[in-house]
Amino acid sequence: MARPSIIEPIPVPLSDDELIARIFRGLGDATRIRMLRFLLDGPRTQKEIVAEVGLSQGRVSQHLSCLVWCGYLESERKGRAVEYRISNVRVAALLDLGAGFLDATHGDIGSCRIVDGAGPSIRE
Amino acid sequence: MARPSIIEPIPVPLSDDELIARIFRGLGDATRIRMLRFLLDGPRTQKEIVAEVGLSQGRVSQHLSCLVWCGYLESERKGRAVEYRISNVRVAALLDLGAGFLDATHGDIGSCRIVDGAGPSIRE
DNA sequence: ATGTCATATCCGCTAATATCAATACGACAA
DNA sequence: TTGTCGTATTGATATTAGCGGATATGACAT
Repeated sequence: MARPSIIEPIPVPLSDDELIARIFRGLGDATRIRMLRFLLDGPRTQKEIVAEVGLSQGRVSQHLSCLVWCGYLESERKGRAVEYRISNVRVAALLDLGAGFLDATHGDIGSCRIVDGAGPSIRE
Repeated sequence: MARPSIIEPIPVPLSDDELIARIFRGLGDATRIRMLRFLLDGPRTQKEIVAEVGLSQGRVSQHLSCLVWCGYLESERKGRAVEYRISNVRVAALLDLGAGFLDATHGDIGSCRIVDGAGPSIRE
């Protein structure tokens, strides 16, 4: 399947810093991380992914579009369904590095406000 | 120097997915990427970093606090100044992987809305 | 053609977070 | 102690991006 059409290419020149930041921002959401880790086990249809993560179908579709567009996933139509799969080994490498970092920082990142704000960014 | 006091540890249990996402979210900002890449050349004081990135001093201080707290940087008081430096080799590894990903995706990420929104997230 | 399943898109809302300006704080010098 | 430099924090504001729900679209079966 081609890339989702919600996204139109925008001819705005972005700095290398901005582009690299976007690479990481694509991974900066717990839902997307969960999806990616789920898909490390093998390809799944959107419906299966919706069941796994428990969010609304529309929201899951958006997240998946993002992940495909950003190069983390590939998608392929299979009849009415669309199957998603990890696009390449770099994805697993990134996730591993992230997890390694997590260990090294003893979870302190859990209390970082990243960055500002009037109060803690973590509320219950 | 100890960790910046703007941040208080918050005893909220976070999922692994959330924690890993935060690792990447810490890298998901062009300013922080720019700072990290600048510091790959060697330690610098906050004043030098402010001059490099061109943002307000307060904002730079916040970004640096985030980067320290999240484990990307270490800081040390040197008289009135505070020197920042890359904390470990994983940082460079992550930045390299991100850059590699950028090449592999041909910059398409520049036009991803990540994720939703009423319009393009990139405006001039 | 019509109905149904699976996915994509849009709308309104809210929370998160980037930013500057202003101000407070800490270390050192005179 | 007083002044200054460098850094940390707060306040106000704007943008970004997450979310569910409603609706549109595409594929396939009847």
